[in-house]
Amino acid sequence: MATGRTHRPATRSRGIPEATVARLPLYLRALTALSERSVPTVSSEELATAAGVNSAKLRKDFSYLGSYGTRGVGYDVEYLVYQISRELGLTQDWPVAIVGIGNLGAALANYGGFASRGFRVAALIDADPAMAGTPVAGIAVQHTDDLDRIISDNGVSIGVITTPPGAAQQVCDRLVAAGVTSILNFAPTVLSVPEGVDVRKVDLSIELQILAFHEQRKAGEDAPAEGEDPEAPPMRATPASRKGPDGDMPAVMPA
Amino acid sequence: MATGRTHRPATRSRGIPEATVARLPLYLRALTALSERSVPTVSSEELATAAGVNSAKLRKDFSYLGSYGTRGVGYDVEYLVYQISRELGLTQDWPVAIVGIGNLGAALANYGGFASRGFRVAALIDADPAMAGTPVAGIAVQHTDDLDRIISDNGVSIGVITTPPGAAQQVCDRLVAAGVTSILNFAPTVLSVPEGVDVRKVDLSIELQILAFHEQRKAGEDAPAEGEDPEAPPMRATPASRKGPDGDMPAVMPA
DNA sequence: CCATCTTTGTGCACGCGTTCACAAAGACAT
DNA sequence: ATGTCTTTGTGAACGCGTGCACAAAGATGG
Ligand SMILES: NC(=O)c1ccc[n+]([C@@H]2O[C@H](COP(=O)([O-])OP(=O)(O)OC[C@H]3O[C@@H](n4cnc5c(N)ncnc54)[C@H](O)[C@@H]3O)[C@@H](O)[C@H]2O)c1
Ligand SMILES: NC(=O)c1ccc[n+]([C@@H]2O[C@H](COP(=O)([O-])OP(=O)(O)OC[C@H]3O[C@@H](n4cnc5c(N)ncnc54)[C@H](O)[C@@H]3O)[C@@H](O)[C@H]2O)c1
Repeated sequence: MATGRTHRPATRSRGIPEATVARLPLYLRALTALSERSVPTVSSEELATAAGVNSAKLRKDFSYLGSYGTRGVGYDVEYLVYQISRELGLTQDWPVAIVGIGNLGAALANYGGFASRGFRVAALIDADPAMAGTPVAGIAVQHTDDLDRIISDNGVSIGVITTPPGAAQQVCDRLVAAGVTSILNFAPTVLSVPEGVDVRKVDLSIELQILAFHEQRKAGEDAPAEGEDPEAPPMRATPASRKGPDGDMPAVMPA
Repeated sequence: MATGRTHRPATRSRGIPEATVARLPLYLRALTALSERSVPTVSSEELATAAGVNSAKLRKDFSYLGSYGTRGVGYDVEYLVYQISRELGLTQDWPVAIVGIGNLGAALANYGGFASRGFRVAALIDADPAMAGTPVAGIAVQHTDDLDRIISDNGVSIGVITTPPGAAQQVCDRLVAAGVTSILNFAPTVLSVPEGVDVRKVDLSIELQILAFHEQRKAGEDAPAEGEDPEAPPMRATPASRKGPDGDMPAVMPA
């Protein structure tokens, strides 16, 4: 789960648990598919299977929104689509700005699934002067110098960061200063933001490393032979005897 | 958290909690940065700040790996980098195959941060015959027909799916049949896989919807006026009276 | 109007994850 | 050696999330 919040100890928003909020889009997707097939109602069991979750969990999730089901029948698909959309704030339009139009930024800009749910790419911003004016996905890239004005003019409150990691914090600060209060960060960096600003991160590298961990464990189970002893490290830099593995360089340790 | 597992009720692998595993890459990144600055040791407090987590949590996380710190001093950076890398299985090479070389797949293939941690793009696979042979990021795209052989020949156990959602399950099945046991899915689809196969998903749309939820809540707090009454829905399709909002089409509800 | 059957909504228990707080361990100075 | 000071490692408490299991609600048929 490339999912992460920044600070705020899991505040329960309007009584809806964070874990539930994270699943609502999943339900919405399944419900939309049913809606397109003109299915009028669906039981918690069916919908849960489609969304890949436990049916009791689904019912409890929905109970936070209100009693929208009918016992003995199930949930009205259209009505539920509307209620979840409203709860997630998808009945309104969300202008989004993407900063850093490189490989990833351009791919996101070209992504059609963006607009399908009320999210509209309102601006593309890059620091490279050569890119200014170049159209990407039908939108002219604008220069970072105008970031503040671009955000304000378009009423952008959600920003997407796809710059190199070194620039991410600076870009983040500028976005926040310009009025952005939600950030989706693709750069592998820990962003620090003031209270009231939400940050979610998507980190491909972390996902792969988590997979590698389990992959290694699976392989280890198949072949439990060979030095399975978790101790006996090949090299241990005893901190007491020598300061560092590579010479006695004096510590630069900040305060 | 664009993070999600498929089934398996949070098995505690080798005594290391899942939540801890998910944070190890974060620590590793911070430690690598310190290592490059030749910092010999670091305290839990400093490292926790750099990684954006609570210091007690970090110490507890490390305690699952063993007692690698020195009281009064902190942790040896190089040694900890090695231990975490080993625990995550990053001391070995992981050949990865990307299936679906479109906007996103190509961006991932071009991503340098991939190789930095033992992950190597071993193969690019696409169903479009016109793409076969075309080099992307210096690697020739291969056709889906050879998927099975490609996976086997390269010993790929981690697959990345960046196809359209409609093709994702089919591609997943083929990858699993060919021997892949870990899948990173970018398509907005719920994948079903046999026991023993790990799936993690990255879903941009879900992340944005979660941000929108909180964004809406923030806006609502500022302006608590106007019909704040959470009830009084504008339109309610009473399931008892009429079957669907758009006509009396007979239900197609599957069993 | 009553009986039956389906499915919701939720009380409850349990386990995982987080955080506090502190004793013990060790570095370092004297 | 002894004392002080820093920082780890972890016991314990707490809160959140999950899933079971079931009573109540309502649809449906007679
Ligand atoms: N490409 C991927 O598949 C991928 C995957 C995971 C993570 N990431 C991360 O996403 C980020 C972008 O990756 P990429 O491959 O697109 O890199 P890229 O180098 O192709 O693109 C980066 C873009 O950001 C622009 N930029 C640099 N500094 C800027 C600033 N201060 N303000 C505005 N724009 C600035 C550059 O001009 C460039 O166009 C990186 O942090 C990378 O680690 C990328
Ligand atoms: N582009 C984005 O920024 C973005 C963001 C989030 C999610 N996604 C998801 O990622 C996926 C890919 O997005 P995209 O924008 O790159 O789409 P795309 O259409 O640009 O690329 C899809 C590629 O998959 C190939 N393909 C189709 N069927 C295939 C099959 N059966 N086997 C192998 N290859 C097949 C196509 O030939 C094409 O090259 C989609 O599911 C999309 O919803 C994309």
